[in-house]
Amino acid sequence: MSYRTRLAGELRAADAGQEVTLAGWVARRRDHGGLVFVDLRDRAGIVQLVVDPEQAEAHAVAGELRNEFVVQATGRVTPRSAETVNPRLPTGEVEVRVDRLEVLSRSAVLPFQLDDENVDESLRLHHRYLDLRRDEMRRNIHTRFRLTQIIRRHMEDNGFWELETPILYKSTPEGAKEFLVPTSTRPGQFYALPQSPQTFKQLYAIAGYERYYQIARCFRDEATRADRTAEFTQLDIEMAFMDPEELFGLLEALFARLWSELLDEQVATPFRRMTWDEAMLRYGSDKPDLRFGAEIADVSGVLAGTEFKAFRGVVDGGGVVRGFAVPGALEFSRKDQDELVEFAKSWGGKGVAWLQLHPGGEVRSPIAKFLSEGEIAGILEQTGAAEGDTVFLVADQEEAAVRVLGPLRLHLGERLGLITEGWQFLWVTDFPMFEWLPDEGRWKASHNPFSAPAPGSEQFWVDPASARSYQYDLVLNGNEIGGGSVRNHRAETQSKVFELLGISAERAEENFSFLLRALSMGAPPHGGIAFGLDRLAMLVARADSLREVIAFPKGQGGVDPLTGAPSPVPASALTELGLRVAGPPPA
RNA sequence: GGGGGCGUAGUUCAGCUGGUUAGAACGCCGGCCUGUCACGCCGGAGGUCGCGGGUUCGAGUCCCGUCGCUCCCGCCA
Repeated sequence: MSYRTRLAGELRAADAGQEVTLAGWVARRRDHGGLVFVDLRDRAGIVQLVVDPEQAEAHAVAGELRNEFVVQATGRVTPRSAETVNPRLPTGEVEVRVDRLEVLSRSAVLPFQLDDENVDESLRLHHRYLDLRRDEMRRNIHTRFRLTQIIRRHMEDNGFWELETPILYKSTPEGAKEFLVPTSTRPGQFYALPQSPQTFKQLYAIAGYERYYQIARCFRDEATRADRTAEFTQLDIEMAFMDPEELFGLLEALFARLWSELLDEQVATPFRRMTWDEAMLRYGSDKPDLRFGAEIADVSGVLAGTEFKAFRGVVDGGGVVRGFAVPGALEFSRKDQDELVEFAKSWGGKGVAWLQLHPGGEVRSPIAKFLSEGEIAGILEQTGAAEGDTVFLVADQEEAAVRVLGPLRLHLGERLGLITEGWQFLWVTDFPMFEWLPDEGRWKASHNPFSAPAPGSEQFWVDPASARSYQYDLVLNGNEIGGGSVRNHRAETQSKVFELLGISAERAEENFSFLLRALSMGAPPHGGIAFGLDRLAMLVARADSLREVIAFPKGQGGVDPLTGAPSPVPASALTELGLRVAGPPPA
């Protein structure tokens, strides 16, 4: 005998007259002494139950009901009279006249009200089973389901197989901190949880599983952020005989499909593309937000011979003067300007200069008196400033200038309301292959050590600083939502990368011998990409935190607010693993 | 590892320059109510002001420390 014959939230005018049995939660009870109204909620929505005193037994039960009791009700679907129709409910044209009512489960008084939009997040997470009953969360989690469902269809439509990779991984002390997993089978030895299925997906490609994808759980033992969490999910893709153009096309079609089906919005394809160099020069970021202009221009040339010592000194010292124009900001107070200088300093800059272009062509600026008319005209021209704009300038060594200009551009974009609605997708390509770590005196792979050199950088070891990798990121509205690369498919190339990174032959052998061996036995050209699925879900659900689209998220410090994990374990468990806790126990 | 914000009833918050018995709304409990849908009306209970210390005649309020949550920087091959 099933608990229900219909879903409460599905009932419509056409169902009038039907005898139904419903089961769900009491969303609200309105007791009029005589009539009792109960809003019954199930996964489809809410319908109003009406319990008449003439149904004495049911009426007695109705009087006992409290919020979130689980009940079963039998009755007749009845059209509401014109005055009592509730246009705010999809079921509002009908109600169910109850003649049998049973409590299946009672509920304690709730720690927070489900219709309260503003409850402290840690309390919500502590009682996530309640929080998830809220419409907003149910919508978010359902959106996430639909997202993965569409992804799976699209990937399958394009000949990809959904394949699994191990969760107990080999520890490779590169990159982000890993979660370590001890094992009683081999005390003193450790697995790691995967930061990404990277090596195994390459092995699939090498094995001839030419089109792999996975909705893969990944782990990083790093601090939590609003858009970052210790345990996350990625859409992981790898292809043998991959042509990046084909991959781009496949993904652009996927995003067009997702946006059309989930948001009913059309996305223009193909997406824009930009090299990393251009992104850094024009937007001060490797993930430019293209929802507004304010492109950065280099005005060093204009100022090469300037009398203004602050700029001249920087340019003569090999630095740059760069800036951008934004509409408005003419009315910025002294305090506003000081705040911008502080903002720049917080990003390691020395300061910010500005020129306001007032109506009528008058230029107001604290530095105008140090600049020639020609220099000012040059700055306005290079930054494309128009009447009513303010130009912001930063003078510094190139790297430092970029580090300030990117955040400053975003800050002003938000502050001045320049950011437009819409979805700006962008492929960023040709990343630097290596990055010099001056403190450690070594090269670091700027993306991952498996990325192949870009065409033209095959001899990457000759000048590692200018070598470009065959890497691409997908950026959406200033968020990096995915990244990937063409991989090294020749063992010699891969070995040379390890060598340059200072990964000795022994360590490469120790950590990556399986990959190098695989590459030596008939590895096809291959490559792939991975997308942060949580972040995508967050964007599509228009949520402002990853935790709003993860059913059971971790909090700060990787703590599970619901179960309390991580937690100490009995000494006997440690002994079995050959472990001893040296530091003070975590609580 | 570093910096910022928050912590007062079950919840969300107010609480001024330190000054009687720490308030409101919602929730909860009791009563009344046959057309409500954020039902309404009447009554009631509910507080270690995160915790510890200090200053003061007097601390929710000021100071120091600490814990918890959160945001950001570092970090995120």
